[in-house]
Amino acid sequence: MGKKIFEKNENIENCPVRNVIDRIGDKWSMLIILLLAEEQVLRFNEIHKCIGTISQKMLTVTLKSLESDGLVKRTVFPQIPPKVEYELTHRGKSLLPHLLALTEWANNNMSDIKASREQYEKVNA
Amino acid sequence: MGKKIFEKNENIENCPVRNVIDRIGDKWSMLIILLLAEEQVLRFNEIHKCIGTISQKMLTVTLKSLESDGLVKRTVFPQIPPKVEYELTHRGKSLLPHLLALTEWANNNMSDIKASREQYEKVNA
DNA sequence: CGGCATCCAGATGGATACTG
DNA sequence: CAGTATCCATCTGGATGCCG
Repeated sequence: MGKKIFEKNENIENCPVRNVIDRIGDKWSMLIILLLAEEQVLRFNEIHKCIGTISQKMLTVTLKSLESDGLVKRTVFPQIPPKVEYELTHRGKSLLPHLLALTEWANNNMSDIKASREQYEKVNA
Repeated sequence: MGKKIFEKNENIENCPVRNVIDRIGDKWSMLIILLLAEEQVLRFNEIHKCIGTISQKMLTVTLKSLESDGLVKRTVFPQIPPKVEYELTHRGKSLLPHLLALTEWANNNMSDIKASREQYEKVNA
């Protein structure tokens, strides 16, 4: 297996893996990245409509987080009413293949995982 | 880009991607999977020592979750004092390449991401 | 239109004590 | 050794209302 992912007693809070998963692993980031990957460029309210169940607050918070990590580019058009467009950056696009791989794995394994969960519940009843 | 990841107004809570990320995205699951991938088989307290900062409770909870999803196999040796071993299942191992890919991406991009965050903070001061 | 501020419920997870 | 049980602090995220 070669190089160690992390050494024992290392400060795990600071390891890059956790740091990335902390962002990707929240409730909405991954969905937004996948959506932007499909649609290329979207306005705030377009994203909001596509992900009907997200609140305005969480959409704002998540987009800010993605922007601050340099995964999403935010373009403001200074007009009234305002217009803001979002799209993936190069860095965001470079993350995409891995997310798509995870997505595919999820689609392939979800029914088995659900069966495992139900079996587990039944045994530990 | 071909097939849609998710259709608009689809029930996002039930999509496989989110369902997987919900597990992987918690505080400890991914670390435990990576650790088991390296060490093959570990006892409860061995994992605990390797991940010094995890509480006993969260280790139990996380291992149960991974076991119920069929990603980790739990073997109890009926002896006193008890001995329990944990290892990845085939399904768990099949997830591994994607996690390693994410890990590598994280290592390659972390310094740039940190720089972006600091830059973002500076601009929005 | 694209936010921000505030308040609040529920989920997550840590500390501690106890057990077979 | 490998847990379980309980309590509690913090974090996440939803609802609502206001603003340029």
